[in-house]
Amino acid sequence: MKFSKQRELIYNYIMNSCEHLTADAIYADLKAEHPELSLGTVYRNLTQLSEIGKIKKLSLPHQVDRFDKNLEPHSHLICEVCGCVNDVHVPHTEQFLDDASKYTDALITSYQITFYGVCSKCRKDN
Amino acid sequence: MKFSKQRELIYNYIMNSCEHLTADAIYADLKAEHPELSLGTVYRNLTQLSEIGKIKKLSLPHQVDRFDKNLEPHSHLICEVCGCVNDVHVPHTEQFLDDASKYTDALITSYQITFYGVCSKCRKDN
DNA sequence: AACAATAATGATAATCATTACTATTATCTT
DNA sequence: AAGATAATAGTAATGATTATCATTATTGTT
Repeated sequence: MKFSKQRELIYNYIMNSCEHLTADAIYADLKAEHPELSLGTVYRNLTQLSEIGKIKKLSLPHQVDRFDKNLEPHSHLICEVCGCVNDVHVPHTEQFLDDASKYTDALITSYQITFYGVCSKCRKDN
Repeated sequence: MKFSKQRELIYNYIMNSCEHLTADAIYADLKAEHPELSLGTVYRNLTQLSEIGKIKKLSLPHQVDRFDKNLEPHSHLICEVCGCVNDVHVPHTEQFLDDASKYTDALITSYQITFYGVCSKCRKDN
């Protein structure tokens, strides 16, 4: 993999953001400063960065893909009011995997928990 | 909502199947016997049937929507070998919601757990 | 520093699941 | 049977993402 200033740009942008950004949001924001930037380049680099483990691709049900700088295993909550995605640091334990394995003949290697509800910001605004 | 023989057809097809069917699979199969059937009709009816609670729409990350006759709350396992989706009847408890709520300021109202691994069929074929 | 090898880019087209549109047809109500 | 309305088939549109490809940038080598 060769260095590219676009990749650097995209990576830094994610690292300096606190949100779970979509490819399109990253593109729109960077495009302002770098009009030559292409959406395909954003997608390509996000995929590459997640493949080498520098960021994490976040695929939630019925959601556009998001990208996370937080590499720790954790869960997410989708706010049903504003649509935002928040981290929920429920401890991801071996125990949970073992427990779940009791209920199936399949071999479980990983899991993803998606929570739905109302984010703390929307709770306050009420 | 008016009766329609197409909706009846689609509903019965799901009820007589054991799999987690996609709209396209349902369409392809029914099309053979009912060449006039339209894919749009299949989608429309699947959505309607899930809206009135007769079936459940299953949205898993990076998966085409599937439709489930099983209305009980339960989880799913995606087989990373054959791609199939299996039920995993991990008990969905209030306790789990309460536990998870400790780790966030958000109000959690529901959750979805997706397991990844190897289905029992693929385990045997090894 | 020039050069060749190759990876990355921007622009655009293609894909795929799903939804929207619309004229026609089926169902329901009286 | 007639009018009202919901559903249909067929097709077009949408939106996120990936693929294509000619051009440009980066790198390792003389």
